[in-house]
Amino acid sequence: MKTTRLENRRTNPDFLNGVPELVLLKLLDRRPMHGYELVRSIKRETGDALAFGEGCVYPVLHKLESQGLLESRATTVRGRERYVYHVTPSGRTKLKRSAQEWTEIARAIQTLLQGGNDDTPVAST
Amino acid sequence: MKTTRLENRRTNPDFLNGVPELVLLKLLDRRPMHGYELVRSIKRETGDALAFGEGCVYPVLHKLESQGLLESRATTVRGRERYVYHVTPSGRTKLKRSAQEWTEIARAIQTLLQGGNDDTPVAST
DNA sequence: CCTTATACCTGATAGTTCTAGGTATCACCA
DNA sequence: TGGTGATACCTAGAACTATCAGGTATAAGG
Repeated sequence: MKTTRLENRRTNPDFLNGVPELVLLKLLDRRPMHGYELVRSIKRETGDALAFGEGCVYPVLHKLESQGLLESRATTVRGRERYVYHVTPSGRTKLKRSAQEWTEIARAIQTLLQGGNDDTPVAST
Repeated sequence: MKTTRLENRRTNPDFLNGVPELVLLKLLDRRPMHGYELVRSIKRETGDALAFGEGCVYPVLHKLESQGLLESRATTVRGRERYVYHVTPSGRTKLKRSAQEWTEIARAIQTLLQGGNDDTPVAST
């Protein structure tokens, strides 16, 4: 349970990894869903750019719930159990922060990638 | 050595993780550098948005060299050894492909994040 | 001579994601 | 009645990354 403070982090946040977490939070913030539905939703909504399997989605759901960022309601539809997850207030806070950090990092990388070979006279050592 | 074909991949590429690899290739494509210089360069050029330590950079450099994507030249400056890395032609090819995939994924995520709560009537099962 | 900065490197650990399984219910069809 | 496929959930094990925390060695400055 790393204390992820923006100020005193000396390392990169989890955003190079934590993309599934971010995506789940965002999709569930749009509308509550159950796990199986999420798996298909991710593929559909990203045009197959992202495809997280069940083995990725379910553990993340459980982790987020245990952290109080998600809550689930068990419903039984046609004999099948469904756990419909929705974002809690603190989950929404987390989502906002995460989305912002992701955007920041993505922009930094994008800027790097777009810059051609530079001839900026860097006073190297 | 997974065969990372765009067509028949059923999973996500390494880009959720392989950011250091991408960044190193890009920076070295701009101008050859040695490892220690890279570490500082990443922080500086991304405005501290990214900060990969030596423990991350050196292994990646070695991996990329062993894959023929980088080559190094040993030089001795003021008694200190330096291994200056530069990108090979196949490294440049890899860089282009990687950068493109990253952009694609980043755009997909960004689109997700920007979309507000949607009311699209999804004919849910 | 001792500390700091440069420059390189690695081992152990922690964390994430993927693969590949597993269970159970229902709908459909023969 | 029995089989198959879709739905819906779950987990263990493996693989991979990146970090942390160390290590070596040279040169410069006090």
